[in-house]
Amino acid sequence: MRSVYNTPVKKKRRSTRFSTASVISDVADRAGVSTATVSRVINSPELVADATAERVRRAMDELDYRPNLFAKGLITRSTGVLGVILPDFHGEFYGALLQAADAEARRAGYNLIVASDARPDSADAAQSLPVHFLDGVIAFVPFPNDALVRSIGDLSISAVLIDAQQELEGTDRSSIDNTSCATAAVRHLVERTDADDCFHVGGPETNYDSIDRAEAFRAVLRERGASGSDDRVASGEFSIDWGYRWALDTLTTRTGRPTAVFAGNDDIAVGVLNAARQLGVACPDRLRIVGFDGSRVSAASSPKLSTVQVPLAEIGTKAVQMCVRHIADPTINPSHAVVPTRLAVHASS
Amino acid sequence: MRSVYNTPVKKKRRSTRFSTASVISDVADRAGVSTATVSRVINSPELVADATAERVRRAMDELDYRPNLFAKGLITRSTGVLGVILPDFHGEFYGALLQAADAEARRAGYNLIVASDARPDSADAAQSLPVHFLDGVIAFVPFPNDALVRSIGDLSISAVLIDAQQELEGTDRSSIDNTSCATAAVRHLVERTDADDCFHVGGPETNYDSIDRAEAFRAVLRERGASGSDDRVASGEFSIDWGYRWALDTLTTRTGRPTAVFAGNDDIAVGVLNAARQLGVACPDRLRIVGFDGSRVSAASSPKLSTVQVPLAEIGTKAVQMCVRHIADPTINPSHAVVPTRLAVHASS
DNA sequence: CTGAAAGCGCTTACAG
DNA sequence: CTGAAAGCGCTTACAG
Repeated sequence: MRSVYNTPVKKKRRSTRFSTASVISDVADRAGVSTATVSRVINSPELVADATAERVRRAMDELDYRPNLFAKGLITRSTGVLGVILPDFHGEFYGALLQAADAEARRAGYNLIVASDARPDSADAAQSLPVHFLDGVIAFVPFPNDALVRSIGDLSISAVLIDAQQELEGTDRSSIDNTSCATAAVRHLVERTDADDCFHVGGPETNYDSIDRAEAFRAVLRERGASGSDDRVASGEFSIDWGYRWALDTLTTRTGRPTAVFAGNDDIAVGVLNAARQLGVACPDRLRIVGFDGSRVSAASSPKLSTVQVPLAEIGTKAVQMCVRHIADPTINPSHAVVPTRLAVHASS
Repeated sequence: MRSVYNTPVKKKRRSTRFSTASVISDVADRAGVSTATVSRVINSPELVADATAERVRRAMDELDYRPNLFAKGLITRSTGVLGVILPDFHGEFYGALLQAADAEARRAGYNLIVASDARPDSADAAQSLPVHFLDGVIAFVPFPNDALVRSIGDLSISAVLIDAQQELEGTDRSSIDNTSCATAAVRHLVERTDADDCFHVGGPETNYDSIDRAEAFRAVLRERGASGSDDRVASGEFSIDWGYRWALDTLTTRTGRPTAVFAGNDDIAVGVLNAARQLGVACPDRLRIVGFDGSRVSAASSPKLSTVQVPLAEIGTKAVQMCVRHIADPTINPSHAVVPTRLAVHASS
């Protein structure tokens, strides 16, 4: 029945049904109640009489009713969805982390979605990410990425930044402890190898992890009194191929050949290992190698790779916990978790 | 100015501003136009006078206006977001695929999000997934999963099912060609190894890929006249650990020892390789091994693993293309893409 | 080229 | 315990 206040009555101007999916008024009609009551059996069942609720539930079942999350979100400003933003999907690095984050999110009553921040051009990150839908966001920022950090700030939703060097007001952060374990790894190498013959084959030059690991390498070499160490540090990418190319080049052409390599990650280390094998350079006898990450490739390599174990699952779990905590109470002070790593010495060094 | 039709005027009952974010009416006020005009400069700028549009754009800038996607989605039923549903996030298998899918989605003007279908209990999949937000969905269904398939059907959005054996009306499908290459791989093994000494160490028993690969193995053995071959087929999981345990057990305790192994995937193969090395069983001299996937661990192993290359990037790209095509024209007949694989023989066999 | 107004499908304070 | 109604922030047919 149209209210008199809505006169003059215009004719309906477009079909309002987009699909056959049923909406709340269908359920209300079928159960013989108002939409308010249907909404209540969904959101506050304790406010509804049992018999009524039962009738509504049956109607919902029969109509296969699913609330429209657009409409719901427009009111409640909440979707129950947490987002993880990755720089890209490549590699296996994020698998274990996402698995743990997903589990923790479910435990807390949220769903987790993952998106990448890889942008083709200069498009606005916040524009390109379905970030309005999120109750909270966990962003990996392993490279300087002002656009991303700024747009997360603009959104003013609960956020935790992983690996970021930037601070963002009111935002939790989580980083892995690169320095201690990189230091331990390099010390382990110089224990039995002349510091002058130790090399660092790192990842991308602008990557925060790369920077920290390279700096730890340089520091240990300085502490051992090695001569100007910067020509023993190479930057490339986190890939098997880069390690392979570096080793093929360096192991064949250099006069002062490396006898120990601290790799920026396990992939690089495996590349070095492969090249050494191909060149007949025995590992660890003539070349000792340590990787970083504790990834599955490190377990698959032979000799088994010494590496720095990064507790990916723990990082994922913690990040979700921080994010959920912040959603529940936005006033608490943001914290900065530093996740410890552990040097695991195996056969390659 | 309240319309007279809305009398009696009630007092405003709750604060309608949730945050400081500006909304379309703020922009309209500032630019001195109606919200309709603001909406038009966003969605159909050709309908707006240049000078007006310029004023509106300036107002949008100054207010840092971002359209509320809930409100927009409620009207347009479209978000520009494609979703990929994975059984879980574990492993590296999906990395290259997602990377390619993401790139293709951007190319087509969509954003890609990824979610997992791992459900703690019997919760409704469609309930637990933010699937109402999606313009299209690409779902991996490597196991029987009626709940997922049914709820995708109920949603009646453009969908492509990967690896699924189930058909779903009006839905595109994409599968890899397990049979040809599994057959080629096993034939390659029995070429120089007695069929009776060939074993298959497979993945999960209910996994569709596992089933196809095991069946191809059995078929080749039958074709070579091997005696009852089912005791040479073991099912486990797609993990290094399972391959390792199987090999440790089988290589030490069996009287008729395997001299060739067709593994369900590369991880399993690497596990077998590790166990063989540990037991002093030389590969490929005394044990020939072939994996499946062409993953990074296969490249890292030594001897380098023979494997069946699965073109992950191509699968991802194709799936997005199919999905986008179906969104653009829902009436076209669904197709079933079978992605070819390729046997790559390396040092392990 | 522009605006007034209806409508998308929900939720919830208010009033029984 | 339940319903009528306003409102969330947009889009778009209609009428200038």
